[in-house]
Amino acid sequence: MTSEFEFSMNEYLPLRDVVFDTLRKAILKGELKPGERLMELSLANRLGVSRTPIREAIRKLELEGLVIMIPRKGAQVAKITEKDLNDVLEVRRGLEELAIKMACERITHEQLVQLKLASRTFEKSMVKNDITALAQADVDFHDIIYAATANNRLNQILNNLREQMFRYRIEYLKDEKTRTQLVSEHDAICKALEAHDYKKAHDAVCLHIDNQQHAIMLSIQTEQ
Amino acid sequence: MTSEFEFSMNEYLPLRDVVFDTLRKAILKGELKPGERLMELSLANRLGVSRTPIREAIRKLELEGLVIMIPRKGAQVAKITEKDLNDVLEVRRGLEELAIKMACERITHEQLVQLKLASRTFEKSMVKNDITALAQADVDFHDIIYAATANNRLNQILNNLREQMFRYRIEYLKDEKTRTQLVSEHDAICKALEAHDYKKAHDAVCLHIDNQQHAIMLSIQTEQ
DNA sequence: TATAATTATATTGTATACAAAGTACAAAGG
DNA sequence: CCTTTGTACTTTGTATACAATATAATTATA
Repeated sequence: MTSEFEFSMNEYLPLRDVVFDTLRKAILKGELKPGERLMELSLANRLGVSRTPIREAIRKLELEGLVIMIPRKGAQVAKITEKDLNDVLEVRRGLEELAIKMACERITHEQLVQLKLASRTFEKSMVKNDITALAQADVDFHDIIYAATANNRLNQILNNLREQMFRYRIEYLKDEKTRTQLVSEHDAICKALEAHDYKKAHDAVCLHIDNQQHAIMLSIQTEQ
Repeated sequence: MTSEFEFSMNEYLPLRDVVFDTLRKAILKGELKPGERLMELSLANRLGVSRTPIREAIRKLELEGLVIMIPRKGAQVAKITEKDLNDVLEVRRGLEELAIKMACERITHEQLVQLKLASRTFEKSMVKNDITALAQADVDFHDIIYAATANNRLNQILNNLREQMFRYRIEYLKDEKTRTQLVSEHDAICKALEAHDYKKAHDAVCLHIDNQQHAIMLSIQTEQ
């Protein structure tokens, strides 16, 4: 068995991937603001690497749509218009409906246990008033549902769409009223999935998404 | 007005983008086969560029899922398993349902005219027995529907999913029976959209997708 | 002969070099 | 005072160089 080496082998990450993750998170967290220029040399100096891994990371961010490239001018963090966000939310709604339908058919007993656990963790973070933990708990909850679809592609797309909204999701989680509502919505989804009741699960998810969409669009509009 | 210069400015494409498009098409057409290694130096020599643009193109193909990277081992064309293809088809079905719903509400008169034209072009290519033209006509037909959703993100994702299936779509278009069926399915979609009849449009698209899915899965299974 | 160790070769990962284009700013001209 | 043009400086695009690792070939050994 070579398992003791496999770990260290998987441990290895090319610098380009480290840079990619770093820049990605920075954009999603809002540390790199929309419209901000990404200059290769200054990023390279800041992260202590050469331009090569920076450029390769930017290529991936470009394809993901987080970065806009203008040839010979450089890269900048993509600006998200209200229309863009709405487009994402529309697609997300459709895919969440698909996901809950599939999850309803395919969810395992173990996944149901995990889901209830995640729901409880979410509740705890709410009491503690820890926004970061709350956001993570919300992600975890939905990740379990996505995983229950047993469809890798759906997983990948939904995760991506969610991340595209990350900057705005934090905002709406700050609202007290929204949060208590979220807990009951999660509970409703849990119960419907447990009963494999597609109709109820579908309605619960739609309500959940609609509320989120509404809250996010509201927070965007007041922001400006 | 500077329009006469704008053209030549947009004409400029970095080599990385040229390489990206070239490799992408080669993979989708099947010229680069699943599992085939992509060696930087040999590709660079073949395309007459240095390794840099090749590497940057590979980063994008990697994010798109067309290429699998194994650190320090290199890139290879992604193998698509039956499960992978099925996952794509499931998601595509969900999004096509969403798309036809949105298109039904939002399609403009001009787009309807284009759609009928595309449908007729498809029919013509069928008579001529020109498979490549047929595939393109099919793409054009669906592109108009996607555009009618007025949702860029949905457009982007659906286009991507469609391209992921490109290698297999050609196969099923070779079947005579499938093709005549496709024409009538396109017609049904056209008519339903024209009447803004969501129910009919939805059913027509579902049938269309299901038939495609069935044909593709069949052609995969017999292939092996 | 089969297997292990060793060397050579090929390939990727990262850094750097140089060319081309873009940007900013100051001097010249109206 | 504004515009233009020239020049120095940034920044990106591409090629190359060197280092680290993986693959292959070869030799040595059981």
